[in-house]
Amino acid sequence: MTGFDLDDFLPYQLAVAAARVSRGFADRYREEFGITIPEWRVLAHLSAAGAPVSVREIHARVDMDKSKVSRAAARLERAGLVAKAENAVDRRLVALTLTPAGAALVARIVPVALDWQAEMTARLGSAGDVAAFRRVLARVIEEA
Amino acid sequence: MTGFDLDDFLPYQLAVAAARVSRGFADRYREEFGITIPEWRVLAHLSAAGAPVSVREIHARVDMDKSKVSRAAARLERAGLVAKAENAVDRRLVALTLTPAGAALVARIVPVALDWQAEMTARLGSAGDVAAFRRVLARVIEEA
DNA sequence: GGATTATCGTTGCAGATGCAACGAAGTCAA
DNA sequence: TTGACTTCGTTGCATCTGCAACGATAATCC
Repeated sequence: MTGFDLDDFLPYQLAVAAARVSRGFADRYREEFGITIPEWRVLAHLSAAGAPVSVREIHARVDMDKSKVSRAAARLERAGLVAKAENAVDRRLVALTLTPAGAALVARIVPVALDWQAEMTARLGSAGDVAAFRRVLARVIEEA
Repeated sequence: MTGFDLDDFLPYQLAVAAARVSRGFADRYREEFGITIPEWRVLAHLSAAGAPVSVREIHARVDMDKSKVSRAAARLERAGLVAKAENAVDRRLVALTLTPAGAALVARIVPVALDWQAEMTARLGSAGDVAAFRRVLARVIEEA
């Protein structure tokens, strides 16, 4: 009637695609590793940083509200995967690090995540299309 | 350290991109038209259908939980944008239709949405890349 | 026809989320 | 040093969300 089809509308497509993928991932992370996606983001960033990291830094780096980071970190600490210390130089800051258990968990998750990604991209189309997809996706993140 | 970078991880990229785009859209819809994204989805589908539609159908067609559809429809009815009637054949079903005010609102929103989409895709890369992007995105939605 | 089973839309509830406000700590200027 | 201002992380609060349960209606089977 109006000539408008939600299925061809980019924000809708993006939201649906992200929701489906996130759901699949969240289910797997929960069943297999007992963590949520926000927790996974914190773990991943802690692992990549390799050094103590503040809540603020994760918040800025990983697209999560600082309260979300704070709560995820609290859960991870309770689970013994992350250690919270005080930054000696600036006592407002928290110094988050992976515990050995946390590092071990990340080591278990990473290959699973990479496999999942590889298998997924293989199903999505030609290598060229997937490369273009990722280029544009990165652009969306920059520009939006 | 682990060689794992969240920024290159597809589910993360998708989630971030969708969140940013949705946020921008939600702000604009709220300020300019006074509706939320779930409400917009219901309106758009009602407009495309052109005939009375059940909650069940929107739920199946538009990737929303049926409770979400139900609540969005209730708000839209309160706002006078949607009419709820009983399906005469199957009295379990609700028959949702746009009121004239609802149709008028959709007519105002659609050009804005299409403009937004056009402007956005123009900024995202070459026409070829964008086409590939949308191909792959559609594939993600099918497969995931 | 009557009983069982399935489907529809709504609602209660528990959990997650974003925002704002707060106390604690730091910075800076006079 | 003191006082105003900023930044950090946590928490209270209102809202949104998904799931399960429910009453109402319909379909199916005997």
